[in-house]
Amino acid sequence: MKLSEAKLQFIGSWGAFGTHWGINRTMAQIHALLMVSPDPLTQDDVMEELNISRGNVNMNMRDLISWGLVERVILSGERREYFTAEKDIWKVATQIIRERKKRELDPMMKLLAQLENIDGDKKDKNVKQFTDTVSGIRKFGKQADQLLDVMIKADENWFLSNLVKLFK
Amino acid sequence: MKLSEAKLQFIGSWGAFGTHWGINRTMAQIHALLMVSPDPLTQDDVMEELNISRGNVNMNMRDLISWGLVERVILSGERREYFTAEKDIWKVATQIIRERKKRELDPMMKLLAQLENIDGDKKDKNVKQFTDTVSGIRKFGKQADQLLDVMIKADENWFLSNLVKLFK
DNA sequence: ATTTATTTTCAAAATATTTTGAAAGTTCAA
DNA sequence: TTGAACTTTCAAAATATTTTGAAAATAAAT
Repeated sequence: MKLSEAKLQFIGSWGAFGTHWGINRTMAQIHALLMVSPDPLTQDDVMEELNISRGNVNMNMRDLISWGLVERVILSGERREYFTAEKDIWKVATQIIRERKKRELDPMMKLLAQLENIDGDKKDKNVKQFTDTVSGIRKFGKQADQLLDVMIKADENWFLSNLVKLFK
Repeated sequence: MKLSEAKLQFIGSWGAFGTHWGINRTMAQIHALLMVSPDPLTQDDVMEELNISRGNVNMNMRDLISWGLVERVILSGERREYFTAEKDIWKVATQIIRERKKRELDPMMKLLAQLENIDGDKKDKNVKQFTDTVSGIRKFGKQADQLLDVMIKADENWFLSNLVKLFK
């Protein structure tokens, strides 16, 4: 397979993959393109490679930056801004975990904490099922939270070698 | 807080949460409602509680069933079908992992395997960056795959107690 | 067999999200 | 300053997704 063809396939399916993860297609495609590009790209490069408008590139690039997955780069002597993506997939993954934890898990846990104490007869099966469900999710969420914290702080080798030891 | 109010909040935020995970809002809301309902519900019950149409309930319920999160229940002597959700959150989580792995991770890994061998000079930095990125993702994906397999097969206590040992 | 209760389907309508592109904003060199 | 190069914004248009509801299908009761 030729590079150009492989690249297209990679970008396309990374984009499709992204939609399953709450990331929009274009954002994931830009990310994919930057990950396989050895050198930083300009907005115009991205526009041309992906056939999308300037505004679209600009907005999604900004999102990628806010996710900590892409950085602006100033090449000396160049007027234009360049963009580059983190290429170490472990760092990419931990960064995504970090952000999603902050944006989704933490707020959900906070809400659940409030929902655990409700008025009413603890013997009423409706009340009981509700509190059981909420506290079950909270307990699970706390464990997940801890595991994710460890992952975020760990470095890849330490983490994986420990897992292998544990699960073999 | 009253049960009815807490229930509404829970359903609402579980729905919002779902959208971040590639699940549509209504599907997540129906799931939430069934998780906090001690007894099975009919489609009409769900229509009424969530104020959504019959078709909508029917389609999303079918999706939930295909995800293995909801089951049809026949109550003896009753004509109508009832629906009930798995309430053990560990089972819910492993079931979701199982399905997402099958629907998303496995196909992605399959594609990446095909993209790893591309024609062209291995010394070309474009070629090199592409293959490095793809193989990095594959390696990471394989590890994730193994971890998820262990989780799916493990029971909660075994898994969590091992993790605690490992990370404390 | 016919009626009645219930479930399923799916085209059209409603809603939500994404994308465009041109205008406004910014930065920097001359 | 001025103006050219470049970036950002955002309302409107395009697309995609979700929801509705009534008709068709199915299943059970009479």
